[in-house]
Amino acid sequence: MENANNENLLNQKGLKKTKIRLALLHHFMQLEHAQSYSDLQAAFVNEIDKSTLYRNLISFEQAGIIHRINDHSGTAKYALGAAPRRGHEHAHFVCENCETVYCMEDSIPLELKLPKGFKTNKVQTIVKGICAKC
Amino acid sequence: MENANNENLLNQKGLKKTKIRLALLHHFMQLEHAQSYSDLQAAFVNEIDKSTLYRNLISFEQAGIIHRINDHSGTAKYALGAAPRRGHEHAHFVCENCETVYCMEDSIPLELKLPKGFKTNKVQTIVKGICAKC
DNA sequence: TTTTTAGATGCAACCAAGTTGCATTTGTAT
DNA sequence: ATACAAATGCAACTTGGTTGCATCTAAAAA
Repeated sequence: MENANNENLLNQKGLKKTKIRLALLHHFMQLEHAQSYSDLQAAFVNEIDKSTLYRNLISFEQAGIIHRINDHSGTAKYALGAAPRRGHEHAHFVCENCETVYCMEDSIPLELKLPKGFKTNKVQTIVKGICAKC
Repeated sequence: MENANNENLLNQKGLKKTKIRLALLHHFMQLEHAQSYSDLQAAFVNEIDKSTLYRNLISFEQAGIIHRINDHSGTAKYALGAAPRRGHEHAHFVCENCETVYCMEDSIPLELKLPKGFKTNKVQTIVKGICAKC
């Protein structure tokens, strides 16, 4: 049943439903927090090629299935859900202990004073601290 | 006179005042916005070795002369000034047109609702938009 | 001023993240 | 069943950044 949902999702987005994509999507569905490339590579050892994985992350991101998070670690992470739109940005929480990245659901009420001539387009916030599990 | 200031700064921080460090410091002093490694490499072509430049960026950062900025481009940038302390974080503005990174002086008044068990330590904000020059 | 030495530099080799070109395979429409 | 576009795997490459080691230099001690 959820399998059917996955397939529909890929269809809707105009993506071919390959074994790899279904596995990847299923994997994301099961996880509550963001995954780095190396997390994913580890989860699919010798199952998915490097370039295939990167290309699928790009496809999924463009399709709005996942969004890319930059948590200041230097490497990107990915989590389920489309990229937040203007006014609906959500913060990302990075645990300083276990390095897990969570998406915070509440949108951030943000008022920023910018110098003259600067126009805000989007606001991205990283919160660092200790998560509930640590 | 400003040269003397630079030398004093390096002395104060316990760093030897080498030609390279003085040049690098002078360079940062002249700039109003953040520099990536490749910006700096380009500014000092064949003058500073890769590892020397990276090591000096680390030294300067540890000494509180510059601070590192992650603007979600995937590569670090550096700007004059110590890293902001808790409660005094400043936002960084990234121009979507020219990619220039600016430090916004005002500290951000930030109230975040986090789920139970999560403890905030620091907040880092990137604002994307169009800068005054573009 | 010369000597000493800790720290700074340059070089080469290395690692990880991410990208690209190309031949092959697979999903899907006909 | 076939044909085409899109997806995959492989290898080679680029870029950002780090490390070990020999050499050099700033600055303190003699």
